[in-house]
Amino acid sequence: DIASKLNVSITTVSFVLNGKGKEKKISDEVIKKIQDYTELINFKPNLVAQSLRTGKTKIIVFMVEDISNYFFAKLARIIEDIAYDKDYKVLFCSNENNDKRSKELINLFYERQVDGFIIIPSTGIRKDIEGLIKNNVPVVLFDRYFPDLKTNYVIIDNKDAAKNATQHLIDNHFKKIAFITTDVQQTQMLDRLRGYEESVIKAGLTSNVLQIPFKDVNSAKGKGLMHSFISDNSEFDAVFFSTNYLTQSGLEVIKESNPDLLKELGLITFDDNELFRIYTPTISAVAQPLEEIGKKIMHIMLNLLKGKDEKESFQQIVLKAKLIPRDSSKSK
Amino acid sequence: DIASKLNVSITTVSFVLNGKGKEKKISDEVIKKIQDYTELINFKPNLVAQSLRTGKTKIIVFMVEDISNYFFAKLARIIEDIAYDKDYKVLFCSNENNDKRSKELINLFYERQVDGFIIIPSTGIRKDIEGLIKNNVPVVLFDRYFPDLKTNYVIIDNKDAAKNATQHLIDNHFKKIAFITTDVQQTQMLDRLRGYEESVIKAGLTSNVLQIPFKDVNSAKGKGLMHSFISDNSEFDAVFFSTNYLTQSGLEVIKESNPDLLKELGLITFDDNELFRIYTPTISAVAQPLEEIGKKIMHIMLNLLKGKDEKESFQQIVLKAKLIPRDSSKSK
DNA sequence: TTTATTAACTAAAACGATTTAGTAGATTTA
DNA sequence: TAAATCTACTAAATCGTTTTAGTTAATAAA
Repeated sequence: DIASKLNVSITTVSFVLNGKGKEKKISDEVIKKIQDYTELINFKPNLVAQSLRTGKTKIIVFMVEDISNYFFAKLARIIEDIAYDKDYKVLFCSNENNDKRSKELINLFYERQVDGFIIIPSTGIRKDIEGLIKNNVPVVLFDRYFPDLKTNYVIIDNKDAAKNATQHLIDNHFKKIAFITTDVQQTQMLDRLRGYEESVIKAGLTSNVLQIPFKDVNSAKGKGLMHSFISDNSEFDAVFFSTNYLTQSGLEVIKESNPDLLKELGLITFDDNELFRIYTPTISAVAQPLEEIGKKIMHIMLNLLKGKDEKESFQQIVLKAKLIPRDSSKSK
Repeated sequence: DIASKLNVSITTVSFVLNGKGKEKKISDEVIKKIQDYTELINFKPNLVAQSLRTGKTKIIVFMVEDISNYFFAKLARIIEDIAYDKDYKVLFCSNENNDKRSKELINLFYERQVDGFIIIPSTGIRKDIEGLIKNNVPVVLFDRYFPDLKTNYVIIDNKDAAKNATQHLIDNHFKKIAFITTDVQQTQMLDRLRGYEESVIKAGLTSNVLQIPFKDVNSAKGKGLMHSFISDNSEFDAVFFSTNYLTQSGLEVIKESNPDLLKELGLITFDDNELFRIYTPTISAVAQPLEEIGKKIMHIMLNLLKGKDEKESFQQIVLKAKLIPRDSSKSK
């Protein structure tokens, strides 16, 4: 527009700026003139207008339960770096594992024409995910999925991971192992539970499970439940937490009620945290392969964005988690 | 557009959908007709087009050093919640405290017409911030600022906080207190250093400072520096870490080289972490008032967005941090 | 009865790009 | 020498909204 003050048409300027000068047989002098001038005035195209015309925003949404959770934040960072490298920006948002909020967010970003969605789905948004896919919007789920929905997803083998972790405790001669989890009926949690149970039953031990209602997880009520569970069953010699925020409150509860227990108790948690390495005792954890997860997700996403539309074939990646044994799960 | 298939003009539809029906004297039946139809076909306006026309995107950028850092992630979450409440979305990004990346990000989002910027500035982007302000883009800095630049910012009184924390160690009879920090020449770090020094000198103690080059902070090199600093000066009876990622590696170093030291050493860190509460020993921390910071930032930002343009008056908020004394800083 | 006023709309410009379909003149081919 | 092809451009449509400046018909005022 302003650039057409050098007596060329808007069209010509657009061609040159999009590097189509040669292709469209614009003369070298005109190309040079335009390039020099736009550089001179430090011309920045209006990306909103560009998006309107092209339908592309170069934005990917990354929706998780809570962006301030260590696991999600780390992953966000990995995704962000890969995306920026490919000239995509990432919009992070937290859905609180809440259907209403998830739906709102999806709608909102859909209207805003974002190019793709990376989502940890809450239980009730199957329809919405389906809707996106039907509308040809690239979607990659992770951490959990809908077993009966054809989508791309990246998850870890939760059952296997939980099985191994439990087995590890058993190998270290723990006999009464508790499993503390939430009541959410999602694949990742159910699989972890199943893994624990399989190992425990195989070893001829009893299964001891506490399911904390999701809404109470971070409240006093949740801690209370844990407290009574642990003290009512003081014969436990090991605890396996199914997710990082439970570990958080679990450690707190133990610390408050019986600090010495920490030294004796066998302890493993799902999801690693840098601080576990330097905790006393150092805490054993099932570490999800964050880098790998991030890379896989973005690999799929970038392919979808390129429009390699073999729509029939959805990618469903299952990665292995890695048990990191530290002091907390050693035989005492 | 499609909605004009009910024999009304685009204009009319637009008016109705923007709630200006009454104002523009559109008859009730037409209003009803349009509303019913748009609801029926579940019409979603194209927000990109809307943005193009109005120049507003309803997006705020939140740029920090590293979104996966506990402090930033928590704050991000607070900001996100407030923003969504006011119908703004938040774009998070990490600048790695790197000028080049910061500039790229600012440019990119500026072109994308975001409505406002919340920024932790790296040292060399004074000009860019100034540019934004000149162009009437709402900007709020936080955590640090440029002393000679007229901007809105929200920071904490770092000097005061460091002074109190150091004093707290002194009150607990620690005599040789080390201060471990980075070499970045930014207000927040310099102020913390000054606070430490003031307290130490006032008490007639010596100042012992280790400045780790920013680029080595998370590498083996940084840990090596810390290791030699601590073991070469094994007479230290307390350490004050100037920021959370230093604490991270610092604890690791101590744990690796001399685990028993943890019990004897006085220890305070800048920036709290939920896990410190359940660490052994529980770690004393200078906690920044996250909620308050987030609220202040958004208060300023939302006012700027409303266009209450008293351009002359920049808001410069200094909040107090709170020392949370735990076991690690008790007299031994 | 003519002129203002108002109610109930609408045409068309604008936002800032991309892209299709030309066009005018120069060069090549038949 | 006329027709075909190519070079170097450009006009105008388009994306989906918002908004200004009308228009027409009905009602009120003179």
